[in-house]
Amino acid sequence: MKVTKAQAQENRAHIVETASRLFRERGYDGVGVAELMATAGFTHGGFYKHFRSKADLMAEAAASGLSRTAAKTGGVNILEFVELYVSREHRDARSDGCTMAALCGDAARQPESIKAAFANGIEGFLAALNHEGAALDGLARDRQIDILAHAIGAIVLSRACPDDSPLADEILEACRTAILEPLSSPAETG
Amino acid sequence: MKVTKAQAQENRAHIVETASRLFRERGYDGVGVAELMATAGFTHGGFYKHFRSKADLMAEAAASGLSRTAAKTGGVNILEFVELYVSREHRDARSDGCTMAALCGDAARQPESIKAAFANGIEGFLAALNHEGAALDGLARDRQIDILAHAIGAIVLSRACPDDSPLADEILEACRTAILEPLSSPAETG
DNA sequence: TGTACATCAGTGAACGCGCGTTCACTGATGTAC
DNA sequence: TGTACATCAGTGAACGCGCGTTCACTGATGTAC
Repeated sequence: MKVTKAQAQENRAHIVETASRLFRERGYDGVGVAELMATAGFTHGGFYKHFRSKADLMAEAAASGLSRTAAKTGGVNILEFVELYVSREHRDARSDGCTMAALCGDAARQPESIKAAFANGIEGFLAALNHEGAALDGLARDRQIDILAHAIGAIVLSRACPDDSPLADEILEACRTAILEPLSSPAETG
Repeated sequence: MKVTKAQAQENRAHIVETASRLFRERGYDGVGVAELMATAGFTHGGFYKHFRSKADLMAEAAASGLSRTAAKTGGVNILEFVELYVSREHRDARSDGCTMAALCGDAARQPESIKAAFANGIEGFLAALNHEGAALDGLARDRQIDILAHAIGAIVLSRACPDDSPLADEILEACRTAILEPLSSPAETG
């Protein structure tokens, strides 16, 4: 049963988005093509009408997820960003959360195409938080990069602790405080 | 062919250490029981004479790797620690590097037993860097936790970028500078 | 506008393969006498 | 100390299973006339 070109394109985008969510939740190796297609509402055979391989989809899903995160946080100021990002809610909502925090460990072991998507995503993220009035606007690039890595470190380390463990929350609170502290002193924001 | 009790214990420890290295290099899903045993110098059938399951080994390898990292960095001061940890050498030597940085993303999706090993490892790491003259000695616990998460964030984000990409190095340099900066002002070390 | 045919997104069975795990077996070690 | 037997670490074939991928097929869409 063929489908209109518009519908096929829509289906493809839906598969990419489903993949992005599932990968963030369970990692690249934790999601199979068959399960992914079933979750998206299709059978697995059609997968290769849209993508050349699972690795190709992984790169595309990474790019999609990264740009989505950038879009979501593009309009907030730095205080809001840190509160949103370094939070229990973000830590506990992996499939809705930041692709960098969820998959950077996996990306490190993947082919260069996926690492390239990550690097592009990081640059896009910095750009989104760097325009007039946005979260990182006015900070030096080094400081922007540092805040991002710092916030990601808080999430990934907190997620490695048992659910509801005090340490998991301590990590978030310690990092949230430490990231915000220098930002309130004007000397740092040159 | 049976083996002396002492030899069997030694073999077991060797399997755990081999696993710890391989897991750090390629992740929990990236290493199979057969390959792991072959690398350690055995056939795969004997695995279950030592461990009840691969998951059991994963927890034990995590604990072993984490305590090894703590032991390695237990004797250095804070400046040395940051220089060693937030470095290209550490980023590029995954199988010899910190278990937290290599596997916290994987641990987040594993059973509670592995997350518990991680939380214990983090506490042990803080303790090792917290005695007289060691890296984090004299800092408040929140500051210690923050520095660890910050340093881990630098490594995991840098590793997600393509090999030899400028961004990967920028991340390390930005974080190394930012972590060290407040430590040089005495007001922070109370 | 109506008809004939090519296209191709989606289906579902099948492929080889490697996974974690089990199992009967081996033979040196450890133990009982 | 020497002999007979139990133990059990290590071997390697085999298990069922799910993986990524291929393929012949379907049938509505898109196109040519």
